[in-house]
Amino acid sequence: MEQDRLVRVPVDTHLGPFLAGFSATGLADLDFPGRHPDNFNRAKSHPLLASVKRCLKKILSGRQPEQFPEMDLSAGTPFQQSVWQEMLKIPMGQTLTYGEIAENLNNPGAVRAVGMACGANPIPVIIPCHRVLAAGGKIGGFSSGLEWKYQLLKIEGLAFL
DNA sequence: TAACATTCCGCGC
DNA sequence: GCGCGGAATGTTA
Repeated sequence: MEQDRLVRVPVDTHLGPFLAGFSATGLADLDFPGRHPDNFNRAKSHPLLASVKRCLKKILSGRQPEQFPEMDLSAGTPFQQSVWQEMLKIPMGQTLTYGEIAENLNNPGAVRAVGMACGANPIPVIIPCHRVLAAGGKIGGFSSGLEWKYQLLKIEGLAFL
């Protein structure tokens, strides 16, 4: 497995332990509580851990983080990276549709592809893929489990149904 | 080439 | 209005 190069460190939150994966460059991966891989390179700490933890806790308590930890997005294709950058611009409590993201990228036809890029996002929560909804106020999908998407939106003060 | 976390349009209820 | 089916669409492995 190629993600053996990642150093994994648990990040405790009031929602349970997330698992951060660091490459040499920065934060490269984040897993929800209960969805951790079986085998991984566990470490007890990391230089970027404090930064990640601070950022994560801000978001999980419904507040906009003042800055993001260093991230390693090199795992994604150029298109995916531009989609992720676009999502990072979405402020706390605000949402876009897959279509709007595609338009922001001057690629209005790539709606479907934007959906794929969201699913390929290695760092959920910090890269707010949960703030991307389908057209017509529909919820869309979420690869780590739709419950998380609802949960995160609720934390940000957005009610559904 | 076959997926897809989409969207739009046209039905039938 | 809502739901379902089908088609068009860009990117990816």
